[in-house]
Amino acid sequence: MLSAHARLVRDLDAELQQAEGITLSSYEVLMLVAEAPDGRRRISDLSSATLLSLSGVSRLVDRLVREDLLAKERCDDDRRGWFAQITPAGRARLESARGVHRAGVRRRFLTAFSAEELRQMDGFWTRLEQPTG
Amino acid sequence: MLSAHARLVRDLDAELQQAEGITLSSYEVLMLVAEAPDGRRRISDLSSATLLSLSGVSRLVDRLVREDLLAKERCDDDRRGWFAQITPAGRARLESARGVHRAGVRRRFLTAFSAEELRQMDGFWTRLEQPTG
DNA sequence: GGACTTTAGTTGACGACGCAACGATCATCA
DNA sequence: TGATGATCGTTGCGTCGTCAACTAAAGTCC
Repeated sequence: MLSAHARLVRDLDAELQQAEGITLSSYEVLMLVAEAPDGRRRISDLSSATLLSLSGVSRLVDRLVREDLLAKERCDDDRRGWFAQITPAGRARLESARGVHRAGVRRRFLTAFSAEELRQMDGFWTRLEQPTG
Repeated sequence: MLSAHARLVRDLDAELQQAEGITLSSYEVLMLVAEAPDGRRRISDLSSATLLSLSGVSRLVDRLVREDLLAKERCDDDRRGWFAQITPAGRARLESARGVHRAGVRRRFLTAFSAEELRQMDGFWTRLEQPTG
């Protein structure tokens, strides 16, 4: 039951890791940054947009900076803050990772389920997200 | 989409951790051991029954032994092997953890979805489990 | 302006896990 | 029987993540 999803996530992650050398977390952060205006986003903002803690994002961004996929820029109007800024290398990596990821998702879902079923699953997931106290 | 499940697992895990001091992995292993004949199961067997590597299970079992929830027994007919054996304390902990876990699952699923929807979800999960190459 | 609280991000200590290498045991087969 | 190869479990090392403690910078209220 729950393990199906654990397996799914693990497999998608392994696939990305193998093909592109980045984890699902890295992929998610890169995507969030790339999609943001000016291709940059605050660290704390990334933390609330993901399931990672602030310190987790901090370290993850540092790793991505070390790989030259992101850069850090001081925030002008809030000198405590930092932007994570996508680099050209980051965009390139994201682009090819996106291909791998989408192929994986497509293979697992689009070929196995009908459009109607996918709509249903999506609805279930959305309802699951509502907190229940 | 995927994050709904990540959040779900994380929350269930946190709930168990908070209430019973054991993780979802520990819970799963305790359950597998408790359900097995004679309340014991081989380490490698646990590894194939879960998503954990053999080394992961080895360490996890060691932790549970340290907490007196499991015991290790040499295997008679295969002297490389070990059984993880559930202890009375292990059964007790499992019993109360089961309550917490089931309440969590019930709250998130049974109250939010109809029986028919639960049947559908179960079908989706089962189909997701089929490897797709 | 100055005290107090809140927020952003970093860092140290730690836990959980995987991989690779290892010793020990078992299985196979000449 | 003895060599060869697979399997069981452990362990060293690296990675990724959390929590708690910390610094620096805002924000708030007198």
